[in-house]
Amino acid sequence: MNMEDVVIKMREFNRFYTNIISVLDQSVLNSGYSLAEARVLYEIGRIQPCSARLLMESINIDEGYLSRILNVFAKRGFLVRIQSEEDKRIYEITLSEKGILQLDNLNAIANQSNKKLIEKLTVSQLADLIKSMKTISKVLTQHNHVN
Amino acid sequence: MNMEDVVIKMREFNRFYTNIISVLDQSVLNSGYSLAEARVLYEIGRIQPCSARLLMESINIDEGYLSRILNVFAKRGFLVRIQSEEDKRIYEITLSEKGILQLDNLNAIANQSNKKLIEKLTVSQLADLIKSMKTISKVLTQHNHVN
DNA sequence: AAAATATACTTGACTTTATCAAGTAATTAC
DNA sequence: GTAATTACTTGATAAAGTCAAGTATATTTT
Repeated sequence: MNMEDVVIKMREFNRFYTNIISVLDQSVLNSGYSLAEARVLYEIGRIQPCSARLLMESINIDEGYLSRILNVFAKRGFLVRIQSEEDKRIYEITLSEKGILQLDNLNAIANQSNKKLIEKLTVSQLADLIKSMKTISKVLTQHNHVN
Repeated sequence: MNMEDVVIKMREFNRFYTNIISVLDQSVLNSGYSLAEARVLYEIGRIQPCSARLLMESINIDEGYLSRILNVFAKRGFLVRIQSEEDKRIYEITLSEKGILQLDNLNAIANQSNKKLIEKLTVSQLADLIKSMKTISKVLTQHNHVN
């Protein structure tokens, strides 16, 4: 199989998986968060305690846009921003109890919608799926720096 | 491996592959089309001759939004819309020479950026990649109707 | 065949999402 | 101590997407 064929099949998969992802995204969107907000909330939870700067390094998001999202979250009481002692330009961000709850909620929704896509699969299909996902990640990570 | 673990690994892959897709999308966006426009152009080429209605059935897009995109394409001379004889509400859409050229161009760009992600892979890695993509498509198509 | 309903497409008004660049305050480099 | 850099904010605006009303044609109902 030559490169052309591989590319064609890859693009076909990309279209397919874009649809999968958009189905999954839908359930998040229905829960009242924009995708950007969901990603930010998720990342805060992951790299907490963090700063706007750190978030920007792990998410591809505009500085100003992020700033506004963080403001919304702060106003809704999802996070606490404490001005750093060492560097007063930086605000240390942590999730509040309420924020953790929201994140848990969002994760539950995402888990649920993922689960729905695979709940009817057999054990061996699940194994194939995970194995394939791992293979793709491994192969595409090798020479690129996507993460 | 239980369902919880599978879901976690699946979400991990989703995040990874979302990044891959956004890298690929970037090259399309840089070529001056919005993703919606690119999808529409691609779909017209695929199901040509078509109508707005047919496009809406294969793309998930707002009716008004699509109408405007088609107007832009018509103004730029990418497509020809001929009012159907049998049903004057319908406009039969086909790509013009210029439209075909634009689509070819867009495809070349997409092919190129896909190729870039896999050009350093060995033959066996390419085989693994394609096989994995096929497996995922097959497994996730089975019980769902994403396409 | 007239009236009501449905379909294909368009348009205007609007919301949401995202970007850009200028501005403020603090820190670091020279 | 001045200049340059960094972290974050804000205002203005652009781009993307949605909603519903409007026009024209077609179909169904009576």
